[in-house]
Amino acid sequence: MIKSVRGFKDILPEETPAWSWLEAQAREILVRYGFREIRVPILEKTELFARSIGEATDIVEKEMYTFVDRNQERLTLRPEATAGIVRAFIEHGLHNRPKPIKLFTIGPMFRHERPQKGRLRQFHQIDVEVFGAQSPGTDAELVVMALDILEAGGARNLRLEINSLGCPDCRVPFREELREFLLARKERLCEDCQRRAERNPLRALDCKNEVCQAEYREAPELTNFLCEDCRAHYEAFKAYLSEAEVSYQVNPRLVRGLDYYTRTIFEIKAPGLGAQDTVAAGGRYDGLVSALGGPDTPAVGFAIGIERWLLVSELPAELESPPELFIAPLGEEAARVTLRLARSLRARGIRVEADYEGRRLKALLRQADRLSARKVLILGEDELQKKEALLKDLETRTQEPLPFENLTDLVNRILIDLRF
RNA sequence: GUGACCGUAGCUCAGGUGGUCAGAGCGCCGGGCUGUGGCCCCGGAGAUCGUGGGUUCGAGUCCCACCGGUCACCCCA
Repeated sequence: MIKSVRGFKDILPEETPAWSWLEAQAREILVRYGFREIRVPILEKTELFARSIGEATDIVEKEMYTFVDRNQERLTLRPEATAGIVRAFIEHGLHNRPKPIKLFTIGPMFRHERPQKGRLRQFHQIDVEVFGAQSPGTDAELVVMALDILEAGGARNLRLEINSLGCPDCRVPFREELREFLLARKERLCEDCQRRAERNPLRALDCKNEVCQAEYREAPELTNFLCEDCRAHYEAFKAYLSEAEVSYQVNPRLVRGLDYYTRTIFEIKAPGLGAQDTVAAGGRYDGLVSALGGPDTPAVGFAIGIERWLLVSELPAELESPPELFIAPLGEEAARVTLRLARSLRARGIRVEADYEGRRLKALLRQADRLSARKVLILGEDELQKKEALLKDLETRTQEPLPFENLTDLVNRILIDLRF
C-alpha cells in the first residue's frame, strides 16, 4: 500500500470543520485590523530563501525541500511565507501603494525535520506582514492582534515573550563581545555551543543545556548594547504593550532562527504543547526588503502555526450542522422523484440528505439516525400513489401524513413544516 | 540528522519459552422485523501479521536492514 510521505498528514473530514472554524476566526479579526489576503506560490527559487532566511541557518542548511526541475533550475518548497511575500511585494511594485501595506496569507509550509508533537514536515501557518511602518506602535498592534486571533480560536493561558535584536549597527559589536565571552570558556560549554561560538554566537544563548545556561548568567546582554534608536524603539514597544494591559515577559535569551530579524522579536507560547510550545512568533525585519532588491522598507510580521493552535484550542461543541431532512425513497420511481425533490429543497436552503441505494426502510432510518437528521420524509410507491408522503420526526418518534397536489406543492409543505 | 519506545482487520487491542495464532470488542453491511431508527440476537465482508532479507523442518513470535508512528534532542510554527 502506498502511504503518505513521512511528516505529511491527511486532514480528514472529522478534522476539517475545526480548521475552517479557526481560519474563519482569524480572517474575521484580520479584516477588522485592516489586513488583506495575498496568495503566493508554495514553490520559489532556492536562492530567495537562501538570501532571506540566511545561508548559515538550520532551515537553509538542512531543512529545505530543494530539487532541480526539468530546466535545471533549483527550486524549493517554501519553509516559511515571508520570503515569498516580500518577493511578490517587490515584483509587483506594492511599495508604491499607500503605506502601510498590510497583508496575510494562509497555507502550507515545508521543512525536512524529524516529526514530533506539534511538528510536521508539511505544516500550516497564518502569516501576517506589515510593510512601510516603522513605529513600535505597529509592532505592538501586531502582537495584540496575534493574541486576539489566538484567543478568538479558543487558545487560553498564552504567554508572551519579547526581546530586541537591535539593528546591524548595535548587533555586530555585541556579537563580537559575545563571541569572545564564549570562546573564553569554550571548554566548559556543550558541543553545540562550542560550534555556535564561532558560527552563530547568538544562538548559544538559548541553549537548553543547564551547564551552558549556568555559564551564561554573566554573559553580555544584547539589550545593554542597543544603540540609542533601537533602545528607544524597544522601550516604546514595551510602553505600548503596558498601556494596552498586555502582560509580557522580557526574555533576553530569545533569539530567532532566521537571520533577517531586527529589533523587536516575540514568541507566544501556550501550555500543553510539549517541547514545541510556541504557537506564534515573529518580529521586525527592516533590512529584508532592500536586501532582496526592493526599496528600503521597514517591515514587521508574524506567523501562527495552525496545527499547534489546534492543539491548544477549545473548540465550540457543534461545528457541523446535521441534515434537516432525510428523504427515504422506497422503490425506483420514488428514488427518481427524490432527486428532484431534494434539489428543489436544497435550492431553498434546506440541508437535505437522500439515499438512492434502494435500501430497506429500516436501513434508511438507521442511516438518518446516524446522520442526526431532524426529520425523515418517507416516500414509497404507496405514498406516490395516494399523493400523501409521511413526515417522521426522529426525536419525538412521531410521524404525520403530508398530502400534496404535485411536487412543487410537496416542497412548499415540507418547507412550511421545517421552517415553522 | 541523533536517541528511546512502538508497528497484528477501518479503530482499540489479545496472541507464555517459535509448531491449527490469524483472534476479540467496536465500527461497517445484511438477516431476525416481505415498509419504520438509536436496544437485542444471528450472520457476512474486511489482515500480503509495516516491508525485505536471514536463522529454522517450521516465524506475528528469534536476528538484521529499511520504512513508518510516538516522544525527546537539534531547531522551529
